[in-house]
Amino acid sequence: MAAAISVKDVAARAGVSVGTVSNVLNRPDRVSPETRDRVSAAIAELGFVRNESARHLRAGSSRTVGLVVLDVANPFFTDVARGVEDTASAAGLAVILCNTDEKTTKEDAYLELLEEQRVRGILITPADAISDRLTELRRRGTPVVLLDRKAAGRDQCSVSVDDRKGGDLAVSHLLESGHRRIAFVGGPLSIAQVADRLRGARAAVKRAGLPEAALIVTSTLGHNVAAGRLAVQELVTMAKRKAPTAVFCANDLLALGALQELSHRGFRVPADMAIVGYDDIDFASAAMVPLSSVRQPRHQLGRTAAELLIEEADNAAGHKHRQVVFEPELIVRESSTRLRRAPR
Amino acid sequence: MAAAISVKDVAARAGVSVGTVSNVLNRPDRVSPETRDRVSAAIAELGFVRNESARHLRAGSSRTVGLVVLDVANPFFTDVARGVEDTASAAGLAVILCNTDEKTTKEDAYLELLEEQRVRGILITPADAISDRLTELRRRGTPVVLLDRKAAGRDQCSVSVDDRKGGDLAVSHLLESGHRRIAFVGGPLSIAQVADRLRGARAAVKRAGLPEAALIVTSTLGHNVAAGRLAVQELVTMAKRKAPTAVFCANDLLALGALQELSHRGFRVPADMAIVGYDDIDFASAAMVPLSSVRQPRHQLGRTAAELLIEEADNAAGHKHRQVVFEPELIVRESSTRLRRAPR
DNA sequence: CACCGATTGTGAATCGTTTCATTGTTGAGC
DNA sequence: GCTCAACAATGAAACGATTCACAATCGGTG
Repeated sequence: MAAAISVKDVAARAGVSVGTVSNVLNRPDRVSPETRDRVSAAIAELGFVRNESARHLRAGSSRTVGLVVLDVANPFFTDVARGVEDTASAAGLAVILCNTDEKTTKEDAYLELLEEQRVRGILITPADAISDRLTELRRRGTPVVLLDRKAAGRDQCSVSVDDRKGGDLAVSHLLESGHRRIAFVGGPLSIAQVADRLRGARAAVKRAGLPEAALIVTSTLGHNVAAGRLAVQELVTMAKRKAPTAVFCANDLLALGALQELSHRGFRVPADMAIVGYDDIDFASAAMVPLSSVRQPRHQLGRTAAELLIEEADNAAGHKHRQVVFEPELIVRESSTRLRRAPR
Repeated sequence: MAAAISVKDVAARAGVSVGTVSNVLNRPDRVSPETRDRVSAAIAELGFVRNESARHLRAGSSRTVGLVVLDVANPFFTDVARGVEDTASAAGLAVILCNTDEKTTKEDAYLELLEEQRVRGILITPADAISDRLTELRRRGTPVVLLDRKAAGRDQCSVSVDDRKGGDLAVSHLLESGHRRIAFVGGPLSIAQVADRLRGARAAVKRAGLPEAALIVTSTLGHNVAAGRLAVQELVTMAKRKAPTAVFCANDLLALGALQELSHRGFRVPADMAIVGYDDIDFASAAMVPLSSVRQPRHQLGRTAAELLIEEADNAAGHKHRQVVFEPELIVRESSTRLRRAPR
């Protein structure tokens, strides 16, 4: 491995001072054309590459932002991540993507790492309540924007979607289709989005004048396909007259799992069991039975969050915190449509 | 924003020298228990957080690795990424995930950024041929492991899956099922994996004693759902006696797109058109028509690549380059099974 | 011809951490 | 009581880039 090339080597090669090399790099207009060419040539010949660590040690902050999500394998988050990346890279910032698997221990470890890196700011979907570390980190001056989660107060930026409304939309739709016993699948409820979707679901049930028990809450331990299958296994063992005729899943991965398990067991969707998912990921419409789902503006969520973060990072003093809330939209597909022919 | 706390502040508060603070941080056994406690207390009180830039400026290399993939929204890559992350985080390394969208310009920009960050090493699925920048970067001492692409020589580590074999498996299966005109969908062919899968497909056709024309090659401009839909639109306009009866897609996103478009146009799968995909992503089995696909050990691909990278980074001198090649496996599902009842 | 301002280039100080040669302290062993 | 080793702690140098006050050079002007 060749020894690393520094500005000093470039300066020696070009026969100028290190200050001049730095000027060529950062304010080329202050350097005469001949010198500039000589330095550029030296840079090319030696294969000099700037050392960001040194740069930012001096400058104070780095050119990276942290993006902390619950699950990178969930298409919802990859779409959000692309939105973040688009905006960040346009501003010359790199994104460090961190995956917590909904675990506070992993979240904590990543936050420590990001703060040590002196990232320009952090976009985070918290796995649980706002942790002490996150509060401290913010107090110490790292901008933080909450992603897919509304800030409690006005002292912080957040970008979210109205999850209560989303839950309401989904369950109202199922109620209108004639369902009277509906299962809610999702969890743990410590995740704010899930709790809000459930709250919306409850509101819809209440408004319809039905008893609370009309909503059967099944808590899962994650939001992936496997958890969806598991949840359904539980539901189908219920006594016929108490069993739900529809499921509302807190995200599409759960819904796809539910769909798989139901088909596997010979249930027809939606005749025997209707399904509504959440997120409207691309795969929802391509599923075995095209999935009804609550759509969120995923890409825009990421873009907006990154914009707010950059705004705050570039101008901490003049920055005014904003809480942006997008509206969800129900997309009805086959998995929840009443069939013309009578069921069974 | 409070001024950043440095070791100097901690030292002052604890009434020791900066060297001692550093020792508490890095070699606590060299410091007497009382001093250690005093320093630890000062760290906690002031909320001191190490500055990684400064650390690594001194140390020379950082605690991050770069992971450069073609498309983060593709579940294949997110699964690979999880494998990488598992191994990296166990070794105390953070992963910077970069998305090239199969564009060499984006790849180039990210490589520059990663080198400036002085990452410990880079895992990359190149968007095209090995770029000059990548070669230079390696020459200058950054370890690079090729991911999902076999190294041409023995002078570099790589982890890949036998794509030729995968293509062969897929097309052989279709030929055995009686198909005589098969479309290959994927591209651009500058991506090595795609070219290899096509090569395997050609080999299968040849072995079956069929003319080359039995394989209809449709080149796409990407490997997503939209490109799959587009490709099919082209195929279905072909004259009946020349049109294919089966499609082999270079990945599952294309296959899902093909499936969507075919259903949309009233074609039955597999009766009117059989489909085989590639990657066997989780959504393949949950598709409208469960998708036959060539499975790759995605998670292990990532894990192994990260292991090789760490091995090389930790011991450049004693490191022996290896080219690991995994075997693909064909998973047959409904989208390509011969139906018992006669078609049409 | 002395002086001025503009234009280029210089080099030392700086960022925060780690490292290492050195100093200061203790206590054991003779 | 002296020496020596072991242990603690110190503080200055170093990492590499940037910045900034300053010096050098030049053409033009009064």
